[in-house]
Amino acid sequence: MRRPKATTRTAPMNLFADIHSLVLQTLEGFMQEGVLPQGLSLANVTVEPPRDPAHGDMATNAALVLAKPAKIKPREIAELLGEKLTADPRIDVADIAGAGFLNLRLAPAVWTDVAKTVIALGAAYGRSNAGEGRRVNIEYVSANPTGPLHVGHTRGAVFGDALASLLDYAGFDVTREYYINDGGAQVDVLARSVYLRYLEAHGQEVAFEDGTYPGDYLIEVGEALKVKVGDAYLGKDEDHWLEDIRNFSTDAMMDLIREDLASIGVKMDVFYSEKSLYASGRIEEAIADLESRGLIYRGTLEPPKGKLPEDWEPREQMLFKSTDFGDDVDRPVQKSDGSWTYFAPDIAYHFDKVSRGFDALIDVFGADHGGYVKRMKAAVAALSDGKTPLDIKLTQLVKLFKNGEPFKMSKRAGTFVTLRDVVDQVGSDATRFVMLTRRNDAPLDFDFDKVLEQSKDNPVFYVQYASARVHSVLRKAAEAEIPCDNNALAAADLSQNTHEAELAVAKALAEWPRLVEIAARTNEPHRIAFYLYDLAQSFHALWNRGNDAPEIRFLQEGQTEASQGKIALARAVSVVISSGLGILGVTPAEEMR
RNA sequence: GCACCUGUAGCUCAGCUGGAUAGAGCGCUGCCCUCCGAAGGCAGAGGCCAGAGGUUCGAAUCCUCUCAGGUGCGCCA
Repeated sequence: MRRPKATTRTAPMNLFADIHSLVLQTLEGFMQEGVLPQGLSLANVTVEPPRDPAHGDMATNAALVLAKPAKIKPREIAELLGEKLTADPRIDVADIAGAGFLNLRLAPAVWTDVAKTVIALGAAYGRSNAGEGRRVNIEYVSANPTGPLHVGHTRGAVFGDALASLLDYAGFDVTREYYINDGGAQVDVLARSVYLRYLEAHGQEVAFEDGTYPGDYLIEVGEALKVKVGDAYLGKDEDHWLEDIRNFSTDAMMDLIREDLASIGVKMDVFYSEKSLYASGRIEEAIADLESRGLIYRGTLEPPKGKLPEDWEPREQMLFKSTDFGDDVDRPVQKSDGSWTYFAPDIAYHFDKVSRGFDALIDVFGADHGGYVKRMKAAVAALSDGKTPLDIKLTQLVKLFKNGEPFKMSKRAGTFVTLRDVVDQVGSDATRFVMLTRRNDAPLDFDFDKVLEQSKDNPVFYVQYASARVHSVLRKAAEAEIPCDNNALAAADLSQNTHEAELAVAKALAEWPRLVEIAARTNEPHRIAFYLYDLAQSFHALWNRGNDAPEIRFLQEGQTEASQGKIALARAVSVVISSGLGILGVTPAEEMR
């Protein structure tokens, strides 16, 4: 993804981008004036919050980056730059530190005005056009249509959905897509399992052998089938019913899955059927495309080293030359009997996505599919001439706990924990938030009890509580007849919000647009969750300080205007929390119960 | 055997296209609150960023190797 062009910004929205832009303009001016040599690359010049707030509000590495190519001592550049920058009304002080860092201290009004901007822009504050309307397809969940979604799918669903919202917020045109694996042997197994349930519905005794799905969720499907076809399939062999029952049960499973997804607030734009690829000739088309590029050949693969499967024997297959694109070995697209491998429809599906004109593709897989990353990237690189980037995000395992004890589930007994189990117990909001408080590629501990705990230990509660506190202030302000609509607050005088704790909140608010861009650039929605926790922390700290320092309380008794200035800051916090939670798919709380 | 992911405080984890003295929560220690805007607050201790080399003004971050854990490795999807 390209970096947003800070210089094209007009509204005073992303403070860091604004100052970054100011620094770049100043440096370009130096180049024109001959103070610096022409043609220096400014690409690595950054403006960031320093790790230690004592160093100032923002720091730029410009002098360090440019010293070598310009052949000028870093401190010399820093001095010139600092001098020029302090001429800007927004910048109070520029200090040179260390080897040549330039620490900037901004005028207090710049900070206190942030809340004003937030309120004026409302939900638009932090929205970015970094994506420039580029079309991104994000495929996630894509669970086999053979049963309800389980916890692992839940993480993928929540992650993919939040990522989609994040990219939308960052100015991409996002399509949310689910790939239905309805073309393979597993849906035949499903059909046979449903047939058994159908026999059961007719009062027959049946045995679920290995290789069938014994889950109870198929009972009603069998009964529904009985209602639909009566006794038409009784005593008939597979040829008579397999296709019909396969379609019937896949539809039933997809209905189930859609309901599961809805229960956690996930709504797909497109459900794409694997089976349709077979019917439409899309597979042949995709393979022919690769063939025309000289990437398909017949050959025999070496056996995997180290661990030789017992029944290994060399076989000639149709192979895709994925090693040309960084894969470890070439991959078979046809089995030795000439039928397609699972990889072939996958290629065709991605071929289809590329030909639908997306500018970028994202796949969200479970970590157990990590082995397919290289071949999928190879296929997309080949099919798109390297023009369509494919990012594959893997979501790691979810480990369940109850009261701090591992919550065991037995796959053998068929009692896996479903998405519904989780949502019924803790609700959609808590599930989503907790699952997003970890990087996607790190394993996640999910404790049913801690998720619902009402304390500071629980980030869900902590963020929601901040939001609730703001609304509590607004309710009390209404009782005191202080005008608190957005117009009144945006017009309020915020210049008195200069207490350390107030400035800390304002600075946290100022970071929001920058954080959105970083999160979108890296495809990492968890950054939003961590940010919201930090923002809530600064807000709670301010609230707590109000205990000892009545002058920074949000409601100043008998002083309407002073109160409005304080309330504006609080209101801005809730605006950003709402935006952030909106990306995560969590409803902000107006009160705690 | 090979590939991918992970390794940061006692525990669970953040850490920005490489930036300054590496952060948070829990736990621990001490103080405060128990009339209040307190389903608590403030402060403190705690680190060889798995290890070893390299790149550079500068590395938890990039490269190479080693170690440990996880995942996967043709005729399953």
